[in-house]
Amino acid sequence: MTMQRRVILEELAKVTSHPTADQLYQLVRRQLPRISLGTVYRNLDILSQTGMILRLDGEGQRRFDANANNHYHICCTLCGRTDDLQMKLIPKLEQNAAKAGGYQVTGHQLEFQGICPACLAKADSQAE
Amino acid sequence: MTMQRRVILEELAKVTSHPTADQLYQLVRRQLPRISLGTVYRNLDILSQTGMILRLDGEGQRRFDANANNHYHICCTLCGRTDDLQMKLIPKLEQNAAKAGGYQVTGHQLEFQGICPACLAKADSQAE
DNA sequence: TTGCTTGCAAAGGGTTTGCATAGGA
DNA sequence: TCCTATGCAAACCCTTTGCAAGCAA
Repeated sequence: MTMQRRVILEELAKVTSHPTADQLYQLVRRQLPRISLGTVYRNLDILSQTGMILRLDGEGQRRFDANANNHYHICCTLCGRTDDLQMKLIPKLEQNAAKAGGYQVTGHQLEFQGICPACLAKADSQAE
Repeated sequence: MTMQRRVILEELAKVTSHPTADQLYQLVRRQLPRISLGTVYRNLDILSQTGMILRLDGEGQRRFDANANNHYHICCTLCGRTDDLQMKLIPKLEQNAAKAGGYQVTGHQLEFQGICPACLAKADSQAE
């Protein structure tokens, strides 16, 4: 756990948004001005492989989440904003999938698409 | 609906795999040797925007599915193979998400990760 | 020293885009 | 003719990688 890795993890944990690698790079740079984007990518890779953070591979740019517990996300199709959902996990989901597909199931991701409150408001005001 | 778009749609419908844009390009080229990758991308874009096909934005390369009905997928983390799952859709999922997130929910994607039968067999034989 | 991590910069690879041309209404 | 879609190639952008230098054990 190097200084760089620690700061990356801390900054990711601070924000509730789900930043892209580049956004996180900008945040981390305020503390470590000489850090490189490559290092950010490398550490995000390691952290997600060890299960300390979550990697969100939706459409567009990859995003990261310091909350590694399995939970679901919703992503705004207009602005790209991604939020956590306070929703119960669906029980027995992976067992069912294993039964249906013959795979050895190791995980799952559930992502909703929609329009976030801010974009809804914007669309409303423009419609007037 | 141009000739190109028709052939792209037909070829996509023929295969049960979920090809990448490039794989589909190879297939389509057998019938339209002068078609370009750009055209394939452009048409896949249009087709998915109009809801005629599905766009799968998991990790790695984008994949496409001629079956636009909502259904779930499982993707092999070793070889990238993607299969449909014969699984009941989860009822009221989007209503629950809307309640939990304040978004206007327009859709969702559920994707499982796992190891496909072929890769399981390969891993087994190598372990011996 | 030894081995891993960094910073830097270049390469990589999938996807998008500009533009002149072709084809259909 | 007018307009849209195409082929071609270049541009784009995010991500990965090679390598020499740095740091810790």
